[in-house]
Amino acid sequence: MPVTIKDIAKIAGVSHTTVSRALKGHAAISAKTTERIQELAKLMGYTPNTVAQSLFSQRTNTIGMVITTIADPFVSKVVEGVESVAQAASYSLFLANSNNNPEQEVAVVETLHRRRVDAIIISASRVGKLYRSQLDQIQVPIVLINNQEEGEYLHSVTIDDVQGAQLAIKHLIELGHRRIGYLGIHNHPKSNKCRLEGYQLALERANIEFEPALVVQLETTYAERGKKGLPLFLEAGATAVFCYNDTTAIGLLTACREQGLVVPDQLNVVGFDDIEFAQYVTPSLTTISQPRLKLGQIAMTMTLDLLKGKTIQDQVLSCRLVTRESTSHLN
Amino acid sequence: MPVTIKDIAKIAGVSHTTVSRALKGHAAISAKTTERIQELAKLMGYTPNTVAQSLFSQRTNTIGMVITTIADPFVSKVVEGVESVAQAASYSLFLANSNNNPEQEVAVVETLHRRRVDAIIISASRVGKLYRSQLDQIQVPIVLINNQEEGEYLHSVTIDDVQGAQLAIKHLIELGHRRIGYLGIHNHPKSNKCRLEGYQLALERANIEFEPALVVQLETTYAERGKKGLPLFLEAGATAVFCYNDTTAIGLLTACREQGLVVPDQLNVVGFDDIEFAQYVTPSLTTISQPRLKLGQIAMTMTLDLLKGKTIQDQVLSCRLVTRESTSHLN
DNA sequence: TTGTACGCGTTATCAA
DNA sequence: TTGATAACGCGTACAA
Repeated sequence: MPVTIKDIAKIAGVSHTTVSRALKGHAAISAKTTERIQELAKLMGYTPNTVAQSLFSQRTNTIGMVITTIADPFVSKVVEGVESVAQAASYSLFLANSNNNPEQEVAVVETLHRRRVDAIIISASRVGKLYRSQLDQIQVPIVLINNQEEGEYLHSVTIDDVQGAQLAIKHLIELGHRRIGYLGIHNHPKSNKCRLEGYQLALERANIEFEPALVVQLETTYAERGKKGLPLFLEAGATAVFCYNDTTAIGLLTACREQGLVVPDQLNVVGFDDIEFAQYVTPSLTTISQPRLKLGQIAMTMTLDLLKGKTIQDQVLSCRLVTRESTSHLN
Repeated sequence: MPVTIKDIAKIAGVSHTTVSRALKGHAAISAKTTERIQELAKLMGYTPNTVAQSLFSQRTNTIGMVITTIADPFVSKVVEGVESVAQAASYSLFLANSNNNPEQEVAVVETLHRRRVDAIIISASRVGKLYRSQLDQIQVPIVLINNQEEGEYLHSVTIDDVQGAQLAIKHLIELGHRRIGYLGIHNHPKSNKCRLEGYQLALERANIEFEPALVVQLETTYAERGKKGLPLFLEAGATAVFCYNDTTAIGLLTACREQGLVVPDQLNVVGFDDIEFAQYVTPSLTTISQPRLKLGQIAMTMTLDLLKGKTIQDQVLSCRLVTRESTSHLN
C-alpha cells in the first residue's frame, strides 16, 4: 500500500490537512513545518494519489483516444501527436481500439465515460448515426479526426483530401501531362470520393475534359490494384496516374517494372500519404504528404482549449506536395 | 455532472445503498425494487464512476504502457497486442511515450504510479541502472518487453534474436551458400549483438569459418547502409547477405538494382522483422518474422496472471523464417 | 429486505 | 499557523 498523507501526518505529529498544505507549499504553513514535512514525504516515498484527487476535483486529467487500430501507420502518427501535446500539458492518454467494429466502439466510449475522461478524441470512426445519442449524453468535449458531425460537444479536425488531390493533378499538368488517370479504391468511400473530386476539379480548372475511361476503381487488395489497373490505363492512353494512396502507387510501380515499363519516362505515378517507404522505393515516389503528426497535435490542442472553456473553430489541414523521381516532364 | 447513485436514491425514495445493491443484482434486494431501480438508472443515464470505485477497491483496472514512440511499426504492433488482451479483460491502457529519453521515461513512470495503475508494461527501454530504484518502489507488477532485469516485481518477454539469426543463416546454408555476409548497425547494440551472435553460431555449426571481412557494421542511416555496404560485400566475395533488419535489407536491394546486380541470381538478401513492405518490394524479401503481436499479447497475459497472484515464468519467443524471392539456391 | 455509518485519499472551508 | 470536519461517489459491515 502506498504511503498516504495520513501516514505522514501520524509520524510528523500533525494533522493530514497540514501535510496536504505543506506538500503544495501553501503560504499559511510555516517554512519550517513545510520543509520538515516535504523531507519526510520524500523519505517515506510518498506519491500523491491521482485517483483521490480526481474524485475531489471532478477532473481526471485524462483524455480518451478512440482509434480503429494502432497498427495503422497513419493512426499511430496521429496518436503520437496527441500524446505528446497531452503529456506536455500533464494529461494522460487512454488508448482504446475499436477494430473498426461499431459495437466495440460504443463499448470503449462507454468505458472511457465511466473513467470520467475529461475529453475524447476519436480517429476515423463512423460516429454518425451509430451512437450520436451516446456521445451527446457524455457531456464532455469530443474532437473527431477526419470526420465531421454537428453537435454541441462535437468538434473536428480534418485533412483536406480535395486540396491534396488537386495539388497532385496540378503538378502533373504543370509537367505537361494531359491524359491523367486516377487509380481509386472501394472500401474507403469518403476520402476516395474527395480525392476523385479534387482530381476532377483540377482537370476542370485546366480545361481538360474528364474521361471516365481514365478513372479505375477496383475492388481488390492494395497490391493487386496496380497489376489489374495498369493495362486499363495503358489502353486509355494515360501518361500519368494519380493513385488513391502510396501503397496502391507502389503496387502500380511494381506492375510497371514487371511489364518493363520505365517510370517516369513512360508513365508518371503519384501517390498519397507519404508513408515512410515512399522515399525508399525505386523510383522514389512523388506523393501528397498529409500532416499526420500535426493532425494529432492540433486535435489535442483544440481539446485543451475546449477544456479551458475557449470557443474553437473546426480545422481543415492542407496537404503538401512532395516531389520525387516518379514524376517528370512529359517528353 | 453525471448522475450518481445518490441522485437515483433520492428519486426512487430509497437509500443509496439499496441503489448500489440493486444495480449489481445483489440477492438481498427484492426483484421488484431491483427492476425498478435498474430501469430508473437507465432512464436517468447513470454511468458508474470508476474513479470512486477505484478509490474504494484500491484497484484501478488500468495498465500503464511505456514505449519509446508509437510511430515505430514494431512498437505499435506490440501495443495492439497488449491493448486487445487488456480490453478483453476489462482493463484500460494508459499510453506514455518516452521518446527514448531517460528523464522522460522516469517522469512518465512516476505519472503512472500516481495514477495507481495496477501494473506497468515497458517496451524497449533501458531500465537497468537508470531507475531501478524507482521501479522497485512502485510495488506493482512490471513486465519488460525485450529487456531483462532481475527483481521481485520485474518480469520479461523477449524475442529470441539469436535463434532468429540462426534461422536466417541456416536457410542460406541449406541453399548452398558458404560466403555469407552480415550487414549490421551501431545504434541498437543489444539486438544487433544477438543477431551477430546467431550468425556466428550458425556458421560454426555448419563448420564454416568466420571471416571478419564479411561483417559490415556501418554508422549511418538505414537506407544509406546498403549503398555503402554493397561494395564491401562484393569485395569479400559474399554470395548472400543477412541484414540487421528489413529496412537495411531494402536499402541493400536498392543498391543492388542501382549497380545492375540481380537479386537473388547474383546475391541473396535476407532481412529481419518482416515489416509490411517486405512482401511488396521487388524481389520480395526473405526475412525473419518476429511475433510482434504475440509479444504484446503475452506481455499482457503475463500481467493478468501476475495480478491474479499467479507465479509466472519469463518468456522467450521464437522467430519464424519467411521465404520469399530474395533468396535462392546457389548455382 | 432495507438503511445507517464509515472509509478509500485528497482538498477546501471554517474555526481556533 | 494549524486542525477538525465535510465532501467527492461508491461499496460494505452491521443494524434494524
